[in-house]
Amino acid sequence: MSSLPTPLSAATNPGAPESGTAPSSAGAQPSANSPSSLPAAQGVPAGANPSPTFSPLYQQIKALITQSLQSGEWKPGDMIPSEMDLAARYKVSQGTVRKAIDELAADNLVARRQGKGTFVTTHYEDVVKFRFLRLVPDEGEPHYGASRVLECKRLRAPAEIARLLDIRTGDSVVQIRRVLTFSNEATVLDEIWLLGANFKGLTAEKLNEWKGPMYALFEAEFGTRMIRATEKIRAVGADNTAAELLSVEPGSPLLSVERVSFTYGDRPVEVRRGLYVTARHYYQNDLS
Amino acid sequence: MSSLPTPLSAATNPGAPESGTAPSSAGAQPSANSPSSLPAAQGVPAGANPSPTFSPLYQQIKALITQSLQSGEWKPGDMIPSEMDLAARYKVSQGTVRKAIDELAADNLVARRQGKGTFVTTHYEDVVKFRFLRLVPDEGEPHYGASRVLECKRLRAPAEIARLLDIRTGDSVVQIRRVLTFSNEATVLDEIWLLGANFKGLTAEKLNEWKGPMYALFEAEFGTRMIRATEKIRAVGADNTAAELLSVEPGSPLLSVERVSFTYGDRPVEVRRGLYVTARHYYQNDLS
DNA sequence: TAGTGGTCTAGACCACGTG
DNA sequence: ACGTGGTCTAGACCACTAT
Repeated sequence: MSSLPTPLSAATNPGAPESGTAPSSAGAQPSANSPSSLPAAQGVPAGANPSPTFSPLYQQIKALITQSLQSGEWKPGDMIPSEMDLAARYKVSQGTVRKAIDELAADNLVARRQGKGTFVTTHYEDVVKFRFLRLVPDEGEPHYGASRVLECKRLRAPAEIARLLDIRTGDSVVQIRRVLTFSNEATVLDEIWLLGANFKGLTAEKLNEWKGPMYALFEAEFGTRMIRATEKIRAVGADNTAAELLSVEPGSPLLSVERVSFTYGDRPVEVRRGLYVTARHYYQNDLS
Repeated sequence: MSSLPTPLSAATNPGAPESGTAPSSAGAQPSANSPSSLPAAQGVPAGANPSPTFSPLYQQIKALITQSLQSGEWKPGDMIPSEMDLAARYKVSQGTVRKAIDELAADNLVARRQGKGTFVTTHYEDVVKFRFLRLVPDEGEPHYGASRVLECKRLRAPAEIARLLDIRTGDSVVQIRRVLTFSNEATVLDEIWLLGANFKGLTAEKLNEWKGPMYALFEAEFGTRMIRATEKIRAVGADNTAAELLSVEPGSPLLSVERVSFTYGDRPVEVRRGLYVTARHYYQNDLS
């Protein structure tokens, strides 16, 4: 159910009113299927497909656009071609492209801006940043804390991390440990594991020099873009290490947040375990 | 920014190609605005509206449908009229109704089922239940625990609850305290405050007799439907009362979940403070 | 077979942002 | 003035579900 190449599979082509160059004559062309050849990649297998694994055209267009996103044809921050251009490129109507982009916008892969164009989202934007940092201060505005990296080293993946990252035990991973400080109070202790293959050359120095969201560094320097994540949240007691680094009493309650982050194709690339001090902050969530 | 009646305000009517009974003749009718009278409620002020507070037609249709939902014309579980019927009723095209329903479906107010119709969602459905109960067992399937109501009484709202419910301090509220048990382990201690005006006649007996989600009772018996909620999550130490009721040591870490739930018009109707034992369960969240 | 949602197209016009 | 996304319509046909 994941990481398959999605071979642009077959599909019928419902509702295509046959490339009528003559606009009116109101009648009803009975059937005539398989126009709209979609040659931009592979192409639809023309005839014969009553309904096995039906995939609508706009989903195929969405997949093609996603491929261009993933391949770097359009980079974060870039404007992608206009709906009309894409319609011409894929030989479909503007409405079909529109529906594809609608879904990509709903998935937060792109953002539409009326009058300007459609842009590839980036982790520099506030909107995106706070989708991945849900810790909000009791008083004052949400802000981005200062990060101090304690450690950054390559090692062989322990069994549990390997399982979550869908790799083999012992495969290379990068481990980072850091403390996030909000308003001069140590608030978050993060332990992060990254897919070794994707993050060659990542060092503590590079991380400490970087100002701004870590995910922005990842997308800019390593071409790895975090698309979505799942989190498992618990309350735990602080162990001695955590207590010292966060300046709290051992055993005092901390929020434990275990995150797995995914890039394109729903491939997991990061496991993160965060310990949050929630004395003056809370984790914000919306049920909607 | 909330609880205003939304007076169906004014709007231009872009793109309406004038009720052409003659289908073709390809030419371009220059302008001619303000058809599509929308008489089903209030009606659009016909002419004159260049662009102050522009509201698209489908948003107005969405508001009208929401009114019918709220007024009880279509109840939870009911099928609403077909897109064609609604298009006729509101004197707009099927595509416009479609877009309105698309948004209502995205808001989880209705659910579409191909070949069958569009249905008003209810808190009986699993999908909805687990949108509001995010506690998942480490092992095994998500399940719905047994509820034991400790207390259910009317009282005057304390200041903080009143503030969250957007009422005055001292106004009537219903307070419920209950314990949720999963697989024979007390796991959740809830303290709930409900808007007094909406829940006349709610008793501990009624709550204890009820099998199934509490929100299903609310929607079926009290006509109050929870649409969305916000939660603030922290880690806290168990006080003596909580420790006893949840069979944990005093001071042991618990997840504190403060929820405010809203009905139609984004009016708050419930404040809930839950304490979760997260030894064998976790709070599941998706960042997407 | 009939009804419902779902897909696709083509064309016209509006609102927004920039020259 | 122009280009971009956004709205609206009308009509045809497909996929799914029930009768």
